Formats: sequence, C-alpha cells, structure tokens
Amino acid sequence: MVHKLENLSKNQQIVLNIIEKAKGPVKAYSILNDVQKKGINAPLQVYRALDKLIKIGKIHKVESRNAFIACKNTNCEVSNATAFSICQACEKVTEIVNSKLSKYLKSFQDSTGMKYKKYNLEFFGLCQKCKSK
Amino acid sequence: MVHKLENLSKNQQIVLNIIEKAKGPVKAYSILNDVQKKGINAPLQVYRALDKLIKIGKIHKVESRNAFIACKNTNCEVSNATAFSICQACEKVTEIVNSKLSKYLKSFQDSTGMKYKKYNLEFFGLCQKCKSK
DNA sequence: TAACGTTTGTTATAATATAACATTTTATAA
DNA sequence: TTATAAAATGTTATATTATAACAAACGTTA
Repeated sequence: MVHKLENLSKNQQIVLNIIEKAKGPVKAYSILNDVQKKGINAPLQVYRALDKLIKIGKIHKVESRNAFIACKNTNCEVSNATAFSICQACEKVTEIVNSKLSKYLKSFQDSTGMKYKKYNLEFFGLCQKCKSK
Repeated sequence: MVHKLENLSKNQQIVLNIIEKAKGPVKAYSILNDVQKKGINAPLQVYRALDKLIKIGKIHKVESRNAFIACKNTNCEVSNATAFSICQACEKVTEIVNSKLSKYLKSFQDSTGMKYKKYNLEFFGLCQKCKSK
C-alpha cells in the first residue's frame, strides 16, 4: 500500500506544503497569493485542495478564524476530534493534543442521546508572551 | 437597576427578536432581508447589532455555520462557554447546557499553562430524526 | 481500452463581513 | 441643566471568504 501523502495531487501538495511551512494558521486567499507563480490561478483550485486535505486529515480549519492549519499528528488520517488554543492578542493558534480531553469529548453524551461523530473545540485566552506584556 | 433587555437599542431589539423567534440558527443576510421593511437597510447595521448581542451574551455565533442563535439561558449575560450540537443532515442546532461539561472545560489546562477565558465547542452528528431515516 | 472517479482549469458570481466618515441619540456627571 | 462622553445610527463603498456550473484531462483498474 502506498503512503497517503504520495497520493496527493499536484495542487494538493502545493497547498499542503505552504500550510505546513507556515508558522501559524493560513488564510485561503493568502495561499492563493503565494501560489500564483506555481500555476494555480483561481480561488476554487485552492479551496478544492483545502477540502481534500481536510477530508484526509492533513489540515484543519480554525473555524473562528477562517484559516487553515496543518495537523500536528504524524500520519493523521482523520479529523473528527480537534481542539485548538487561540491567543486573542497575537492570534497564535496551537492544536491541543490531550488524550484525556479527547477521550472525555469522544464519549460525551448529551441529554438527547444524540451520538456524535465529530467535534471541534476552540479555547481562547492569552498566551504566555501576551499575558506578560 | 434596569433590566438588561431594556437597554437594547432599536436595531438591537429588532435583530434579537428575529433570532429569538427563529426555529434554528439565522444568517446575517437573512436577518437583513427580514428587516428591510423595518428601517434597517445595510449589512453593517445588522452586524453591529449582532456584535453587541454577542457581547452581552444574548446570542451566540455558530462558527462552523456562520449563523447566529439565541442563548437559551434566561438572562444570560456572558458568552464565554458555549457548546452546540449540530446535525450534519438537517442542520438543526441545539445549545448544550451541561454543567459537568462546562465545569470540565472551564477548568481545563493544557500543557503550556495557558489560562483560557472562553471556549466554543461544536459537536457534529445525526439527530434522532435524521438517524432513523 | 473503456469506463469510472477524481482532479483540473476557467469564468462568473454568491455569501459573509468590515472600513471610513458624518451624524444622532443616550447616559453621565459637573 | 448643560456639557460632554460613550454608544448607536445611517450611508456608501469595498474587502474577504466561498461556491456554481461546465468542459476537459488524468489516473486507476477491470
């Protein structure tokens, strides 16, 4: 069986590469700007790559910021349980990897008995740097 | 002291009213459509009201849907701990009120020691109705 | 090699949200 | 009461984010 990454198409590779190299979350149109030299011309080409990368778990969307960030779990193949820490001052975003938290949320049941397949959690506050300013 | 609700301005009241009467989350431009008879003409007037209503906790934004929903807690004055259940089929959204969950998340500490002021959690799955189809 | 699913390229447009500025209203407190 | 500060309004223009629709090419595999 071939490694997932190698199955990525040209555009998907280009987009993933940009997101992985970025220090923080990246906006779709900022990606578009960066790749216009590389043969990608239209928003849709970026959004299609993003959709695919999200689907296979290589990246996540930070919903409150309309931005995209690489998944920090090596070989992550799914993206159904995400948690982020977001600094409200500098906008630094970090994916939270915490098995207690994910275990708790994966097994969470509300009063309706609805069974959840997926969750996304975003925490907001001040990071160490910004707190001490 | 006067009740919070009575401090709302005309536009804020109009917008809140629409959201509270709606059966589910409402989009900003759908609100705009509804109120063009009532003297609100521009997107900004709606967004400003939305911002204020969010700030005082009367409504929440469902980030993954870019939509707004009334807070179900009577006299809720803050909006720093929200959790929603979202059906991926019918798009029904319900606010989850669960003190165990909120207690757990409010006291959550990640490895960086960052202290969180606010969180937003969105669960996705199929509601009872859609599951049985 | 044909058939299918996926990806691409392209143009156009929809949907969501904010900037900037002038004015009016409301609350506060001197 | 009045001045003054803070909040809200109205308006035009524009920025930002995202999808529709269609034709063509590519890649896999039966």
